[in-house]
Amino acid sequence: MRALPHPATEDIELTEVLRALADPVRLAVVARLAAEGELTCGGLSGQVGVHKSTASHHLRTLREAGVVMTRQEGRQKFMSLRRDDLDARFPGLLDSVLTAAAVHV
Amino acid sequence: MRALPHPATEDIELTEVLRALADPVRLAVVARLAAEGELTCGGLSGQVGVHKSTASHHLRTLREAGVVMTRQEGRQKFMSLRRDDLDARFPGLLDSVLTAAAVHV
DNA sequence: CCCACTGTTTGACAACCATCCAACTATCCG
DNA sequence: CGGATAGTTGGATGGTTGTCAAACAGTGGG
Repeated sequence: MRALPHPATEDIELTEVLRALADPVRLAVVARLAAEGELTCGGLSGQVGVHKSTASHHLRTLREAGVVMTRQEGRQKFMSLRRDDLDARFPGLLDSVLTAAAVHV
Repeated sequence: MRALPHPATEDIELTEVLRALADPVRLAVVARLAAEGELTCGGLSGQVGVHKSTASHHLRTLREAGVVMTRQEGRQKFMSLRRDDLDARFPGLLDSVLTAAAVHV
């Protein structure tokens, strides 16, 4: 397996993060990750109701923006939020988005 | 003059706000509004360095997302942030974005 | 009333994006 | 090895977006 590219913490761009979060599907993904810790691509595809390739595309967007990280285990890839990295770089941002998403979705 | 459409506070959508902020030009506009209080369309066009019609388009996007409000005075239109409305609906969101934008731009 | 000024609207254009399907890669299990 | 499972990639498509330029519309001053 080749390593998937994750941006370093100091390379996470604010506009990229905002753009990654500014999509209903991806916002739902992030909210679910915040609630459940880790999820696989296939799990998301089923829960969110999109084709698996679409789910893969969204996860790629989130990963390249620095919002999630990927851990491979066998043939599954577990996604999780980069909470500490995001908090370190943009304090309070993820929390306020998650709070807003929890209330208003 | 006809009134420009502003969404009610309770109609402001999270994804719309995030999408409005997920553009470098609009993020710069919001940061400048936070620093200077009020600005006109023409003022922004000059400061941000885009055509006036482009500035008008971005301000429209921000207005329709509920991020800014417009006050007409003579032939000028003064834009300002809807801080209270945004804080009421999405607590902490605007502040964290502004802090992040101030540090990382 | 005409002109200068401030924004908006429209058209055009290139770039991007979300989505699906199909084919492919990679991994695990008999 | 062969079959099943998990994701990725490429193509196709329809829709959205950011930008400029040019034309339009509303407002105030002489």
